[in-house]
Amino acid sequence: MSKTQFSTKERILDAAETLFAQYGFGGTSLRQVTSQADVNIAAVNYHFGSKENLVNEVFRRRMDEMSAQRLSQLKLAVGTDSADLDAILAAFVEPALAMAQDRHGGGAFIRVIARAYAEKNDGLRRFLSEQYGHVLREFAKAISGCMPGLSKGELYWRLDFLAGSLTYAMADFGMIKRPAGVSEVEHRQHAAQELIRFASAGFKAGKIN
Amino acid sequence: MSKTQFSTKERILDAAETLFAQYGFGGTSLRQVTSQADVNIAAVNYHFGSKENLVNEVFRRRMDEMSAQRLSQLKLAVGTDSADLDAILAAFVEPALAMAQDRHGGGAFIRVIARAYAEKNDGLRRFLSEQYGHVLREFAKAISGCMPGLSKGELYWRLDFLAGSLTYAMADFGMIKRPAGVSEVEHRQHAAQELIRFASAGFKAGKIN
DNA sequence: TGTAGGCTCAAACAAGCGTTTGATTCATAC
DNA sequence: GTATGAATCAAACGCTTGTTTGAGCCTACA
Repeated sequence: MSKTQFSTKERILDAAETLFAQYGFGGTSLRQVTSQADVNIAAVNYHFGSKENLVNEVFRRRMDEMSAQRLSQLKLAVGTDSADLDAILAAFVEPALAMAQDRHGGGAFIRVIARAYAEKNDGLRRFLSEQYGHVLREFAKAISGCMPGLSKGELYWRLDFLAGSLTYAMADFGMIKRPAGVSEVEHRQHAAQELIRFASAGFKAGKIN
Repeated sequence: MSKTQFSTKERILDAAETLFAQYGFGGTSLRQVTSQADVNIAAVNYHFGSKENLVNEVFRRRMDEMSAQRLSQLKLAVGTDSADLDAILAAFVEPALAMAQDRHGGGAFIRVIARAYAEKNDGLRRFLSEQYGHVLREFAKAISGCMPGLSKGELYWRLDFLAGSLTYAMADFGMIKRPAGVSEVEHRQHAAQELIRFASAGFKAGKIN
């Protein structure tokens, strides 16, 4: 069934992503992964070399796509008119949202990101910063362009707050629980919309009020 | 030296807090803890019963104090005049700040909190929610009182965003790195001030603009 | 048909984990 | 001075971890 439809490598990646999201990297054993993937334990080291490499591959698979989407949406937002902050924020938030509500395991990945920040994996954090830091820098430039009065310090602090809020909200930390009658998709869409309003006002603090 | 000045129990708690912040709960072994505390490995189970109990005690020791400070500062903020949002936010943010810059390991604790949210420890999250959920509810009530137009949904979303930003920023995730010439105390004070401005504007989104 | 080589498998490896044991130290109280 | 009980200790417990092994399967090409 699923065993014939997807390769061993893919099945391992899917299982790892789900379990990492649920129990963390250190908290997930390779035996859990291979058992859920219905695969022999030795397959991980055969296909990925080590657990650490598996973690990196889980990241690369999703993160490349999300970063590309963020950057292309950003280009659109900056290209059309000179300075719509909300559009820039949407370019940052919505690919995360889209990933979260993607079928086939994307939802788990958002929580994996949250974990990556929390587990001071160091190796992993350096990997993330080196590999995807330029994305954040692009957004900083764009926001700076549409809010000329904002000092560099303020800009970077607020980007950190945005990233924190996004991570926190998307990972279902916090007190907000999805109401019974609302689908997960609607719930996340609502979250993104609320976050953009909140952050947009936050970025403008001191400029308008 | 320190071995005579502090009890075995205290030394274990201090070492555990520091190491939990650095490597996470699962990522820290009791042998690391007892080695750093300069204590026999059996002392943990003698004084705390189990590793899980140790984790809970690390939390309780700091969290009780922080919650008490938050609530007392909130009482002051609400008592003086009817509706200063910034003062309420400060009552939420500053005890975390104070804890973070407390000598004797408090700084590590902020990162421990961040980890607690990220590691879906479930047992720990339930413990936190049951034990300290009322604090958040008090703040929700206070903010609601000073912003009558805010819907319950908006209110709780924004509280989540605030908590996310605070956790993220205080834990030194994110891109902001403390500049060389700035002390850690100044750095965190600056962070708190920036966060209050950002969140205050965020909470007012749609009300003033 | 024969033979490579990619892949999977059960089994074992050393190392590290949280926890327990039973002896020993040491201050306090009779 | 001796008995009591809390505190500490080295050592070992059973178990799980990531990783490795070597034999076997199974497809593909000659």
